[in-house]
Amino acid sequence: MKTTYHHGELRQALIDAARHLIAERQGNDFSLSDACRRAGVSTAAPYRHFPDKTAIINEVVAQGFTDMGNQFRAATAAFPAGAPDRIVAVGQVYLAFAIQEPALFRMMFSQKPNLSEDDIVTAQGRACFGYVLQEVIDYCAFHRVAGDAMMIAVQLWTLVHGAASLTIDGDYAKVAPDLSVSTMIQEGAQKLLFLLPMRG
Amino acid sequence: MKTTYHHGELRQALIDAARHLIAERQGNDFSLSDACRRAGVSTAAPYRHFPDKTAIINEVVAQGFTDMGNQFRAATAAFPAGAPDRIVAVGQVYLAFAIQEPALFRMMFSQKPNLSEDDIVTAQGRACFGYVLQEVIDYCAFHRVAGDAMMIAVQLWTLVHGAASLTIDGDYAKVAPDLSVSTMIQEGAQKLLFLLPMRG
DNA sequence: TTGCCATGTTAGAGACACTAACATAAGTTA
DNA sequence: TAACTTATGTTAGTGTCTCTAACATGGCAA
Repeated sequence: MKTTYHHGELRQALIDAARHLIAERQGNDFSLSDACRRAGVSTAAPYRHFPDKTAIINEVVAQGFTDMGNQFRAATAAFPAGAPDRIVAVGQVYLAFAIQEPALFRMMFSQKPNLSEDDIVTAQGRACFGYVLQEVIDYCAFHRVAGDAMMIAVQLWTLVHGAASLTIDGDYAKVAPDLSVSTMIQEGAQKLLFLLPMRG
Repeated sequence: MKTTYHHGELRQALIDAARHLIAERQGNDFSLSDACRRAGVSTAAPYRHFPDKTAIINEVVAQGFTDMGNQFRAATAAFPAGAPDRIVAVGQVYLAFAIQEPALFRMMFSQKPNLSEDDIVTAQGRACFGYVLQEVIDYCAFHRVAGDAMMIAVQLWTLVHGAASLTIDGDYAKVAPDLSVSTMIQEGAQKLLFLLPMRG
């Protein structure tokens, strides 16, 4: 129904187009004009719905965090509270998300200064980490693991985030092309969770 | 000597200006026009020395890897081969480098597709990781640590890289503002190196 | 029906990367 | 020294981008 003067769903259409273009153009910044072409409107139309391009990116990023959180929930649902499989599942989702939508993943974390001021984005990001933290707290409680759960959660997040970044940016490929990233994470996480004894 | 028609040192002057602007403008892409203004030449002048803007970025990134490698060497020089302090020092340099020049750090690892095809950049990056790997190999040999040195090296790199990224992008600040990043890394690295016994 | 206002449009400003054509300076050779 | 060549600068201009201003359209309410 493009015959009408008014689009009707332009706001969401632009967000969708932006997300599509972000995925398509990888790291290279997408162009708002392209999104307009995709949505079939003029390049001035977005400014009736968003103050500027950054606001659209914020929407896409916030939606990304929502999706990631939902995937966390879906992936952990099968396991009982406190099970180590839940933590593994969260890590796998994190990595898979980065691989599937690398450019979006980068935008979600590698924020420009202006982006970080968006309250919704911040809240969504916090919620995601809160989910990880709760899993680790549960795990530590059930298994009487020594150490600060918060500290362990941050370490796991850091390891998985580093792995996701280095994977999608092709840095492992340059330096250790035969590396199995998921094995590396798995083994590293076990050590961070005190699951491997000191063997040295 | 700006009175002459020919600049004389324009190539290096542009690289320096680019590095300065990358640092100044943080994540936001710097403008080649700005670099020209800084160097006191017209916007067409760079194209006598570089095919395009990406080529200048490549030079800056390669120089960044060289600097990082030199800092590795300087920071480890005080400790004997195989000492754990050497590994700690490398990690500290990595993190400090990211904090000091966050935008450059991002460009060094978070490469655009075209960037990764530059042979010099790839070689410099490989050399940097090679340095880390050698330290871990030495350490494992001296301390008879169980496990694949390559795997441990990758895990340490991943942890420190994740910490550097999450620090400079302000993600820790949003979620765990009181976190001491260096303590977190230190403790995590000990676990990855089998230096902490299983306590659970 | 009439008027309002949300949401489109076209036209254009100002910035950017990059190109084409021209200008100058600095060697190089006769 | 004079003339030719080449390296390295210039100005002018193209096409693209974000965003703004002024105008157009059409749905909705009084």
